[in-house]
Amino acid sequence: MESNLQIDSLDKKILSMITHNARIPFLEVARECKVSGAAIHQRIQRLMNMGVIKGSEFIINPSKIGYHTCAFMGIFLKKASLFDKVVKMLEEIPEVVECHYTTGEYAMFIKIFAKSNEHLKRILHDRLQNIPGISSTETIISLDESFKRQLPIE
Amino acid sequence: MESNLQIDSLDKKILSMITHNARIPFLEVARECKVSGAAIHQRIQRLMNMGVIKGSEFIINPSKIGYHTCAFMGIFLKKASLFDKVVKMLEEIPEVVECHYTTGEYAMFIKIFAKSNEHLKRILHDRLQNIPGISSTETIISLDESFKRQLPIE
DNA sequence: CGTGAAATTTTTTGGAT
DNA sequence: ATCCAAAAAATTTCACG
Repeated sequence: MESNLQIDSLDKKILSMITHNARIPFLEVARECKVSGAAIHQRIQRLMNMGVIKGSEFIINPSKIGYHTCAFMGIFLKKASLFDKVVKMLEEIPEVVECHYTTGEYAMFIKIFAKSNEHLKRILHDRLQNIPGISSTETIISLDESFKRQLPIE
Repeated sequence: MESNLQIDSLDKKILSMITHNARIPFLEVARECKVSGAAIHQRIQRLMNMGVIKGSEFIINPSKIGYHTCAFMGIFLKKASLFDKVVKMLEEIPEVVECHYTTGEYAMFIKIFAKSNEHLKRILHDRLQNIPGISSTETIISLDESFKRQLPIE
């Protein structure tokens, strides 16, 4: 998971282009990088095989599809060893979009979308607090996502 | 930002396909949905114009490009009115990938990647704590991202 | 690894229902 | 809004340097 060395500056240029627009034609990337389309094709294949690229996605505006509430939630566990089981339960809640094992304030930390504050309350009360192993939670509601972007390539 | 009504079930099917693979040929989406490629093309164009789709991206494995530390940070502000200025300063730090205006424990909440814990410490000490307006921060380090996924379409 | 070329497939546009 | 069809462009593969 740590190797970084087999990525050269052409790879970085490719990555920085395709991370900002997954639909950009590889031929356009090729022209910009002054190599053939086949070279780009081949390198992207290699980056996928190496696990550098995990996939691609269209980015949706959550509120446009009815998700008006975004929250982060810190979770306290009864026992740290319950982590794996709790992850499995959280995975069954589709509104939970991100789940981390953390150190600091909380044992776990999740990001969650809900249709409304009322819906969030229901998810919290009906689903999260019924998961055995969770002792308590703290909710941080996002009133506004100021920005969200890709991590810098190099 | 709130309208949801002009999205029908075909749009949802399209969205759920392209959010999981941004490079899927629209013709393949068309075949799966049993409509013409032109219809998919046109609907995706419409979804972009409506702002439902904000863009697309390749997903990178952070550790494969040298980012071994992921953290969340809660920020306390000296005055809530300083929010806009602080956002501008945070935007200048490329390692900060997400920034929220929050209610709950903190006034602001960010997600941040760093090459190492040492690098995170440097960002925190040299950059974040020099931003006027920030009174203090609390760091939550992610030891493991258990999962990360798209929000459910419908 | 890179290239160029060939075959296949997709994207994109315009006119018709 | 959808379709069909045609033109343009991109993807994919492969033999070769």
